[in-house]
Amino acid sequence: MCNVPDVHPDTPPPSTDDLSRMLNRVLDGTPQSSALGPVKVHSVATEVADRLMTAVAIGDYLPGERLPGERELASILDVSRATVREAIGRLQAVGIVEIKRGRTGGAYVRTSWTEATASAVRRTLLPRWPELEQLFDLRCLVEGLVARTAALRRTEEDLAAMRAALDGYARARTLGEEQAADAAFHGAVLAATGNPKITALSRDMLTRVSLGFPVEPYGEDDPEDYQRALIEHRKIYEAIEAGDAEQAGSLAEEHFTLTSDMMRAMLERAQERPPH
Amino acid sequence: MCNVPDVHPDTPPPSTDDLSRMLNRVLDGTPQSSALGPVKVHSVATEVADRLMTAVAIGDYLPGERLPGERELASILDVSRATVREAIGRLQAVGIVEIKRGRTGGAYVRTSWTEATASAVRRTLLPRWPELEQLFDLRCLVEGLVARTAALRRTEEDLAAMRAALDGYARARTLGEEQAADAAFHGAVLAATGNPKITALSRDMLTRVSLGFPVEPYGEDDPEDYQRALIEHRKIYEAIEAGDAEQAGSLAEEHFTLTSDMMRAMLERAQERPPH
DNA sequence: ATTAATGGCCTGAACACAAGACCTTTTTTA
DNA sequence: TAAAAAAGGTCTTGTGTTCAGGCCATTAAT
Repeated sequence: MCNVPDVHPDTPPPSTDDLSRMLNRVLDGTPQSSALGPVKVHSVATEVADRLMTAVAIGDYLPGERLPGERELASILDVSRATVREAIGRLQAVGIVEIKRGRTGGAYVRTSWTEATASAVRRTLLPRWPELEQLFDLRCLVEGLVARTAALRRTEEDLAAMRAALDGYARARTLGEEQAADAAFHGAVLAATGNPKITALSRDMLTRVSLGFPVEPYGEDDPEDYQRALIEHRKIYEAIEAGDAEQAGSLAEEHFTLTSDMMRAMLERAQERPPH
Repeated sequence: MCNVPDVHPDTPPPSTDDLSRMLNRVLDGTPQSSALGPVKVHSVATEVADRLMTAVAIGDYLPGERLPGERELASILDVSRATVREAIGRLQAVGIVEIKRGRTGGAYVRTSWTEATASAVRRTLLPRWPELEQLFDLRCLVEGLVARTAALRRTEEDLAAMRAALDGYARARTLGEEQAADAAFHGAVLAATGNPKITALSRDMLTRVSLGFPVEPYGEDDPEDYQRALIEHRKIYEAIEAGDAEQAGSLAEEHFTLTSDMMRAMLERAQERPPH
C-alpha cells in the first residue's frame, strides 16, 4: 500500500491527515475543482533536458557512459544545437553529467552524486516537497495499476522477458548490470500491459519523481536493498505469471513505496547535510 | 474490464507544467522503448486552447454558457490577449464555441455539434484512431484506479459530496443539470483520492479522449444511457462507501468502457456520414 | 442618443530558437 | 613530431511567437 495521507474509512472529524490533505489541495499547483490558473509553457530546452534526464533515469545511459554528441542529439531530437547545449548545460549544472572536451569529449553520466548534485537537490527538490509527496503517491498507484494490468494481459513472451531480466538481476555483479536488469524488468512488465501509453505514463512518472537521478536508488548504498528488491521482483513476477492481478498490484505498490522511501531518506539526508 | 488495444506498436512522434506536460508527452506520442525521438513543444496558444477545451469537457462551462471575456482570460491565464484570441479561434474552428460580438458578446459553448464539428472529427480524430484506442483503454484503467483509491481513502465528507451529486443527477431534468451532476460526481470521487495529482491526470485523460466535446456523451441521444449511467454511478458509490476497492475499480472500469464505446460509436457515425 | 462592454485588428519590442560558420581543445593517426 | 579528426565553445543572423498597448467596430443596456 502506498504512503498516503492515511485516511481511514469513516473519519468523522477532520483529523490532522485530513487537514494536510486539504492544505495540499489548496496549496499546490493543481487547479482544484475548475479554476483556470496561469499558463506556463516549457521551453524546448527544458523539454530536451527532461528527455535526457529521463533517458538517464531509465537506464538508457548508465553511469560512465557517454551521451550522443551535441550535433547528433540535435539531429535526433530535431532541435538546434544551441538548444541541445542549453539542455546539457542544465544536466551538468545539477551534476547528472560531466562534460569532457576534445576528440573523445562529450557528456558523460556521472558515477556518483557530487556535492553539486546534493546542493542542487536542496535547491530544487526541497521547496517542492509537498508536491513530491503527491507524486510519490501517484507513482505507487500507477505502478500498482501497471502490475495489475500486466497480470491480466501478459503473454508468454512477456513472461519470458521478465524471467530473463530477473536472471540478469540475480547474476548482476556490477552496479551497472544491476541497473540494466532492473530497467529491463520494469520494461518487460510495462510491455506486458499491451498499451504503449501506459509505458509513457510510467516513464514520465519516473522522471518526475527521480528528477534525473540514475535509475532506482537502491543498490547504491546497501546490498540489503538489492536483495530486497530482488525478492520483491520475484514475487511480483510470480503474481503476474499466476494472473493474480490483486497480488501483483499490492506487491508493486509496496515495492515502489520502498523506492519512494529511499528517495525520501536521501532527500532528508541532503537536507541535514548543508554544503561545506 | 477495459478494451485492450490490439496494437502493441510503439507510436512515433513526441512532446509539456506538471502533469499537463506529462500527459502531453504521453498523448502526443512518446519515445518508444528508449529511443529519443523528435521534440515537439506546445505553443502557448495550444496550451490555452487545451485548457479551455478541458474546461468545457469537464463541464465548467456548459452548452449555452459564455466563457470569460478575452481580456479576463488573458488576465487569469497570464498570457496576452492575442494568444487568448488565437486559442478561442481554434475552439471556434472546431465548433466547440460560437463567437458573438457586441456588448454581451463572447465565446458561447455550442449546444449541438455542427457540421463544422463533424468534419473536424473526421480530419482530426480518425487519423489517430489506433492511438485513441490506447487512450480509451488507459482512461478506463486510470478511472478504475481512481475509484479503487477513492474506496480506500474516502472520508465522510467525500461520501456526502458524492451523495449530493447523485441526488442532483437523479433530480436532473435538463441536459445541463444532468451534465453538471455528472461532473460533480466524478469530481467528488477524484477528491476522495486525496491526491490532486490524480485529479490532474484524470482530467487530462478526459481532455485527450473527448477532445473538447462537451462532458460525457451520454444523455445526448438516448435516455436509456442516462438511466444506465445513473445506476452505475450508484453502484460505484456503494462500493466506495463500503470501502470495497476491487468492486469500485471494476465498476468504474466498466462504466468508462461504456463512455468509450459511445465515443467510438459517435466517431464511427461521423465516419460513415461524409460532408455534404 | 449615449455609453459601456465586448470582439476585431494593428504595430513594435522582446525573446526563443534554428541554422550555420568558425574557434579551441584533445585524441588519434600518419 | 605534425597533421587530421572529432568533439565542445562561441558568435552571428534570420525567423517566428508572444507580449504590451492602443484604436476601431459592433452591440446591448441606459
